[in-house]
Amino acid sequence: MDVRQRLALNLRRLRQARGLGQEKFALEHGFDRTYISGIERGVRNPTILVLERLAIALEVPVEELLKAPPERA
Amino acid sequence: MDVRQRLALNLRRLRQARGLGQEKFALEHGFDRTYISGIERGVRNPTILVLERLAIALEVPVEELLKAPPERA
DNA sequence: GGGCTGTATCGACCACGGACGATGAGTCAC
DNA sequence: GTGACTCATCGTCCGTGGTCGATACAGCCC
Repeated sequence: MDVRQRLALNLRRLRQARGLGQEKFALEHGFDRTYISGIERGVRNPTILVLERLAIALEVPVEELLKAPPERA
Repeated sequence: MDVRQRLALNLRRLRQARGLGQEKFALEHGFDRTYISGIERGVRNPTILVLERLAIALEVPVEELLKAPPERA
């Protein structure tokens, strides 16, 4: 599984765990909704500065976003 | 310290630990020498796919590149 | 039915990521 | 001195990252 897939799953999991939809999450943290959608589909290739902004938004360390996500079907 | 600085220090440390110069490292792993130089100076903002390629080149997990580097003066 | 929320997906735009060449400075050994 | 090696830095170029608007399609509730 490549980095984008891991980021996709982690972002979706952590965002949903905070009870936020893509649009609300994007709006609150200064991203574009279509961009968040693209990341969660694994089709986007964000830079590490975006990665850091995501980590701050989710209040997790940056590494957390890149780890192999917990086994979930 | 922002992500780029942490990446810069980790890349330089790990690359040197492998006894490689910037140019040799770049050449062997399909990067441009000036690009590696830019990353190690913290002025570049690579994408996560590049991050993954760097991790593979250095044979470390991706998270390793983003961690706060060991205290070194 | 019509309204909402959440997501996916498209086209277009501009700024920047990433590759390349050339130059220069520093340290070595000769 | 000249050479070899390592690194920093510049300018240029193309592709894509990142933003925006619009559309579409579910599910749910009125």
